[in-house]
Amino acid sequence: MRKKELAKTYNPSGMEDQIYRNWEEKGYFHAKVNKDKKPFTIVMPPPNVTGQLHMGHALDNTLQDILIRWKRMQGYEALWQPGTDHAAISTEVRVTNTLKDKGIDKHEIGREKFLEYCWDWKKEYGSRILTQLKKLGSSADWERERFTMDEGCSAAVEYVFCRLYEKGYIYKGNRIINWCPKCQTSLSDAEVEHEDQNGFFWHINYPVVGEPGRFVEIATTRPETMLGDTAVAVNPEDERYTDLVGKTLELPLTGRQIPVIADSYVDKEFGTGCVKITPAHDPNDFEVGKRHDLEEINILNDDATMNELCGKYTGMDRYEARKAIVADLDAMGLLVKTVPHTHAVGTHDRCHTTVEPMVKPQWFVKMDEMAKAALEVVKTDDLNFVPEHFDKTYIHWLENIKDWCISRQLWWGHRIPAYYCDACGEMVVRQGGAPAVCPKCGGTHFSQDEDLLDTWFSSALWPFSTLGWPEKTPELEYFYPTDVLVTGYDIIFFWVIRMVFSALEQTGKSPFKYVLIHGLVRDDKGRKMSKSLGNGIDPLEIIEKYGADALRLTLVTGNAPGNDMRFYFERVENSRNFANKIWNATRFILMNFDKSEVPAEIDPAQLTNADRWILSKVNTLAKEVTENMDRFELGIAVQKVYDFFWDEFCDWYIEMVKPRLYSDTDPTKSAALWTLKNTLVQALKLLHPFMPFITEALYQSVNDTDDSIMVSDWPVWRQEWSFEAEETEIETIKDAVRAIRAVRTSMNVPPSRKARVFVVSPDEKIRETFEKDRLFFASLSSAPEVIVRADRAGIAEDAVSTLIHNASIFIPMEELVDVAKEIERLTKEKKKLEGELNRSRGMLHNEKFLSKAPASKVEEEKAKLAKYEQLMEQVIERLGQLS
RNA sequence: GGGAUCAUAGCUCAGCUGGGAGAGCACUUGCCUUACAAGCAAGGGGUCACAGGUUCGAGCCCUGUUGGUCCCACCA
Repeated sequence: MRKKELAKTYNPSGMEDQIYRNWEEKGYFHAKVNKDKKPFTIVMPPPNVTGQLHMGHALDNTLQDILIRWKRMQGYEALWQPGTDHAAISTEVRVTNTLKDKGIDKHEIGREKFLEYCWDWKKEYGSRILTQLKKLGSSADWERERFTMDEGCSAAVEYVFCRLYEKGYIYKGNRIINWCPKCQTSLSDAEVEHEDQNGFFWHINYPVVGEPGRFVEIATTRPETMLGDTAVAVNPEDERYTDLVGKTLELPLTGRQIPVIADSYVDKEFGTGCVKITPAHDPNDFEVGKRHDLEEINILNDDATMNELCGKYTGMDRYEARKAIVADLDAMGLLVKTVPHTHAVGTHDRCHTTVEPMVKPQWFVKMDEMAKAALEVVKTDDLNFVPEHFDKTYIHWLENIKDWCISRQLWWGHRIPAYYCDACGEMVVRQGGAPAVCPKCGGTHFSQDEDLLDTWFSSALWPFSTLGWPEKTPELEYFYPTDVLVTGYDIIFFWVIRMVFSALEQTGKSPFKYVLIHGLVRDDKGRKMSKSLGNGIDPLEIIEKYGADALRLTLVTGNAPGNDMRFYFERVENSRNFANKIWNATRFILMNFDKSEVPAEIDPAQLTNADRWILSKVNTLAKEVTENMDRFELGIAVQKVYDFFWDEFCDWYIEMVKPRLYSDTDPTKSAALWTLKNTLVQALKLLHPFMPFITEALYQSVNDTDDSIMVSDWPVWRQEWSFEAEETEIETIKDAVRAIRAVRTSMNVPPSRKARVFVVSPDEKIRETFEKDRLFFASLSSAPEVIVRADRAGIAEDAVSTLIHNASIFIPMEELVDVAKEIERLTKEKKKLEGELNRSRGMLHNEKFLSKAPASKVEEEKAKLAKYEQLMEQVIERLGQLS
């Protein structure tokens, strides 16, 4: 009785959890410093603590798990470092809303109390997503789970902040930033999305002071900001306005007087060529204002209502004020015209509220120096994008990078380690809390900066902070820098770039050698999966219904790195069908193992050509799969395993060996059993990174063991298992069989009928193969006459007569052939061969090809040509006979 | 405005450095053959977007055109 019995049908539910528990108990996921092995490290992009597993996670983590499992089998000490991100704004919004539902207002309860609620939330939901990742089969080292706000990561954040501050790379400044009026916080440029909105161009006349009746016509999309205008600018080279420069205008509705200035920023061709300058509410105007030393007049409150400087408009919402101001200008006769106009408006990527450029005191990271280092490293082998072209996106962003606004007006996250003396206001930036004594006035009471750090500031340190940095831990020493980072292209700017420059600055090394970029998982119509569309597909439901293996296979098959993919249920079904296929193939093999003893070793001399063929095939497969995985072509790699398993192994080899297995006297029976087992185990291993659960179940059954496939050795190509001659031979026979079947089908021969077939082959070896592998020809008289026998796959049940394509086999049985059809077929065949001959002759007459191509290729081509010529002769002869 | 990327079978997509057009699904036909009908076998279907060029040879390289997608960007 075997230890591991297989159920009659493949049923993933239940089985997967049990297998996963076993792996976890055995500690297979845990990686430790081991000087005898080479390390291989992947750091998991930390999902948000508030997150729920979606298809993006499923894809991202499947790819990582494949790489980790593969490297682990290859003998590396493979660490997959997991954890979660506190996701400042995202979590804060979530918790705020939950509280609101309970009638609790965040501002009423205050910062401390609010944070308590956040931590409660984290405790309750923080590990939910990690549990979900386990359902997927993720073999991360859960013992090393980290959180961006845990002690170590927080210490790293403070350390980096202070270091950068001391170096002058972090500064506090009063600059224009993106402000979300709904979330009431500043945002980095990366968090702002631009979307086209339909609006208007309002042309407004500003009266020239001292010249009654003269006006300057400006055009604006945001008339309400005119209350904050402090100049009007024209291009210095615009002849139309040269005399205006230096004059003074009266700003309508306010009566304020503002100058006309000249600045090359103004495009002469656009609008009226005169631009109102509002330094406090437009990034460009801000720059112009700096150049011309203009006053910055803030006219907005934090919630984007008009502030107390706005006279009768005070308290109005920005859009309300816009309407009112336009109406008033119109009444005053200063509105020249209104022109429809679409323009890009910045919105907050989380809440889609239109952001408001505002001047506020914020903290910034100076980017120029660090960007330079990050640009350099991508030119070296220390940092590579897969696919390569994403380095262009990376470079383009870095070359145009602006200083990074890192302060946020939120509560949940890392607070800025800056302290202000209550007595004199002196600022001290330091680690480990407020100083005891003010260095300036000796005061002893301090208040910490109210602001938080951008959530990406801490995730930028993730590849090394999780390994204990800035302490010099053995883990850091051993596992860092990491090998691969797997992430979507949508996150290059937010995260990848910031990790690279942070790592270079802090550790002097690129944080990872490869960045494997994947695309988005879209719905079956090609749309992004989103909550608002309600078109999201829950990976957990798929796992429940089809199994994690099927989901994983679906996500990785037929998808090239960096490309988006569409999610089809039909494809999941196909994956599930494949799982069922290998399940049943294994069941079949086990049935035969139960009937006869499988030899532990085999004398190679006992192997038939079919055995050698499949062993050689799986040997080659190991090489091809490994090569493709080395190039991160996981889709191609798994496709090759799939094709091998289903087509070569199941549809051909297993069918071929059946006569040998069913015989009690066949001397090659044990060779067949041995080959079945050996090939199956190899294939299961190659498939394991992609479909971990089912391969584990089958592996343990076939080997009748509790040993796990996940710690078995990855197959490697070996010369001694490469049988080229047998490979071509069996391929020839497959062609022959296919041709026989085709003719049989075309002649509509009933399956029950048996007949004789005569095989004429000049090639003795092929006759021999037919004889040894009695799949198609069970009872064999001496060549050239053989009897074909029916078998269960419906192979060659009848006598047919055909010239077999691509093979030197000739089966004359004219009486069974429809002559007209045969002539038609042969004519087609002849045309095809002519093409082949031309191609082949062309190549062999080409000097470049002859001199440059490897000798083996030339030989191969010569052999092909000879074969084509021979076939051509036969076709012509046969055609002659028939007509 | 700048950049990236794509165009291959009815649909969704593979096709590595140029050397005999592929998969899944769908479709047609025949099979419930004792591993599997979630299966087996046979088949139909493609001037590889268009126009040039390089080459003995181009789906692949070069130039241009058309059409789509995405990213970045301050044109008020």
